[in-house]
Amino acid sequence: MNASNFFVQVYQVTQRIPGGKVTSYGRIAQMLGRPHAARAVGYALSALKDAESGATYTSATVPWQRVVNSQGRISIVNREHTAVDQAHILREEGVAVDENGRIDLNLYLWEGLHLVDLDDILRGDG
DNA sequence: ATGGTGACTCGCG
DNA sequence: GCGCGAGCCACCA
Repeated sequence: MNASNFFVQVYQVTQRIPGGKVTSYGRIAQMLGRPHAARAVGYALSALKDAESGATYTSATVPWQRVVNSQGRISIVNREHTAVDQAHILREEGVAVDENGRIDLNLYLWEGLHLVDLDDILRGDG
C-alpha cells in the first residue's frame, strides 16, 4: 500500500465505526499498521472536505466525530465554529460526553475491525 | 529535497 | 489531573 492511500484507509476504517461507539486516532493508526501515525490520522480527518465539494470522502460521508484522542477526549474543543459540534453529534448518537468533552472509553470504545474487514481496506477493496 | 505544521501519544515532574 | 517536551507521520510550500 502506498502512502497516497493512507488518507483513504483512514476514512474507510472510520466509516466502519458503528454509531454510539468511538475510537482513537492512535487505534486507527495501529489498525493500519502504523502505530505511530496517530498525528497523520488526525491530519487526514482535518483534511475532509465539505459535503458540497462532491468529493468521495467528506465530513458528511465520514463519521469523523467518532474519533477522539487516546484519553477519550474530544481534541478539537474551542476550535473555531466546529467547536462544540462533535460533542453534540456524539450525544445524539447516544454517547455520553460531559461538559469537558470527556467520554468513558470503558463504555463506548469501539472493538475495532475484524481481520477480514481490515484486509479488504489494506488491499484497497474496501 | 527540506523545513514547517497539526483533530496525536507517551513519559515525566 | 495538568502542562511540557520529545518522538512520529503524512502533507504541502
